Amino acid sequence: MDQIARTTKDLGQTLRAARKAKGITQAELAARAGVWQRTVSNIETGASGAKVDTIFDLLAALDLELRIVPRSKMTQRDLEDIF
Amino acid sequence: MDQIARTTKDLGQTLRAARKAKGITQAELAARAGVWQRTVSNIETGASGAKVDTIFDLLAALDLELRIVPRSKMTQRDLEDIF
DNA sequence: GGGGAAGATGATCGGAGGATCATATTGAAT
DNA sequence: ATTCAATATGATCCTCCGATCATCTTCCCC
Repeated sequence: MDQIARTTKDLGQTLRAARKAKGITQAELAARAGVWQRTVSNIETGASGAKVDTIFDLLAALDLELRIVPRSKMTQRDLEDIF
Repeated sequence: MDQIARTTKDLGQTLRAARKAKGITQAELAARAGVWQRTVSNIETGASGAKVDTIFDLLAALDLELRIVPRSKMTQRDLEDIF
């Protein structure tokens, strides 16, 4: 199931899910990415319009990458909302 | 052909390609996204570690979205470099 | 080669994020 | 319920982006 992000909030949720899937803590992810636990928390909570570089650092530490794709007409969530 | 981004430079190049594919100028994209031509130029050139919110604004204006996926072992470019 | 549109870039300013200290609060495990 | 780890958050400082003015350079077209 692909994770789609159109907002910082989406991105934060996705990052959190990915981190938990790997079974590591915010502090550990922060250490790997070279940022602060505070920053990871902020981003996961969607509180901040973070900097792109920071996001890429986190993605790399999680072995993730971005694919830029055309917007799908229907997202998984749309479907879930309907049915 | 999917566009993969692991760095701000990748992202800038992808955004520029997408914009040109739509045949619009930086100024027009900027207007649609509610930012400045200066900002679009900065991001496309990869000069700035832009803010995530700005990126999402541009993506929306280009009808694009992000998919967060596991890193592929081999990227398209890797293959091109080999063959 | 001349001309005009498109993109790059200089400078200043204000706002907001990340670094960095800290503590509070939540959540899970026993 | 107690406890300890994990996460959220307060406060300050500094840096850097985006906003906003501008001009300069590039490039394409005739």
